[in-house]
Amino acid sequence: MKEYGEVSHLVTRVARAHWAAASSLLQQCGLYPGQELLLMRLWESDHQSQTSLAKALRLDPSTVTRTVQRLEQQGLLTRRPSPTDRRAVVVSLTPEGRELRGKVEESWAELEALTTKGMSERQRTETLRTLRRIEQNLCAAADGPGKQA
Amino acid sequence: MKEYGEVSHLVTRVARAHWAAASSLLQQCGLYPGQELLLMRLWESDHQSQTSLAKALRLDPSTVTRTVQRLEQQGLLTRRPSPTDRRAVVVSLTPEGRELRGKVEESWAELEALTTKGMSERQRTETLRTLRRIEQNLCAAADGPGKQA
DNA sequence: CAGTATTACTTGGCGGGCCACATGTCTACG
DNA sequence: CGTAGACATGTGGCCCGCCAAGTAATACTG
Repeated sequence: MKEYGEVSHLVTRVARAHWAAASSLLQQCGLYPGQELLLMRLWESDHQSQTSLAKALRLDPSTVTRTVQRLEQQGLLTRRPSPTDRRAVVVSLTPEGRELRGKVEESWAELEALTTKGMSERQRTETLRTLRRIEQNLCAAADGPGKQA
Repeated sequence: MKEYGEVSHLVTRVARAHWAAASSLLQQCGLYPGQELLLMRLWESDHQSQTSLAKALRLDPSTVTRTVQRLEQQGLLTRRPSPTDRRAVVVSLTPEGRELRGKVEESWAELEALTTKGMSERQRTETLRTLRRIEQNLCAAADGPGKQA
């Protein structure tokens, strides 16, 4: 074998290429990759705390704080103190944020089409299985290094 | 279908998980993900210009500049003006940089093992094919939007 | 040989992510 | 009731990557 870590190398390259593609497509929505994921969570269920967003997206809370701040500056969402928990912040969509949904979903559809271009339905399913497998492998090591049954 | 862009979502998550895993493993070498790729190029062939590194790694030249600066500060490589082209800089490994190779290869082997854990040789090959396919799809769109045959 | 591209590299700016640390709030327990 | 420990956020610091703009040097052309 001429190379070490072939899969890892590819994962790295695919990640960057995918990011670049997302970046380019999302530009039309005025977003950067990552921001749309947060918005998607809100479209799925509005009025969430940053913590729940962080958990859903598996992101560091500080990352959510900053992304939310930026989206707020763009007028896509609002941050209000939670009435029941004065530590927490409730993140809610603004009309603008809600309106962006269509555009973003279009961009993501394009991104998906681009990513899976030329794949048969069977190949696509196989791809999903493969990626899930890798994700599980990596998360298993990160989350429970030997723990839980 | 309950989700849009399933493959894209997975690519994103896999990318972050893989980055995190690499980060953790590379910590033993005192490196951050990305830096090891540059060193690998040098181990493969020392004394390169930043431009050739950037091309090989498909990175923005400015990214290479900064990564090289950091690796230089760590004493892993040196930057000397090229004798033949006064614009260019020749990046060369220091003994420390060369010595690090073993450790990094170990870490990458671990990373690869982690990523492909539990896969049969056949599955691994299939995974490589899938990832290459995605990479090509994405790069084709980025590089030549309709150009070259 | 002068003049205009081209190329190599820097720096500044912007984002995504992460970690560590500080702050204000619950919550649970004695 | 009071206090220790868990929790939700915010900040500063770092790194990776990108883009845009700027500088210096080389290559190409008339």
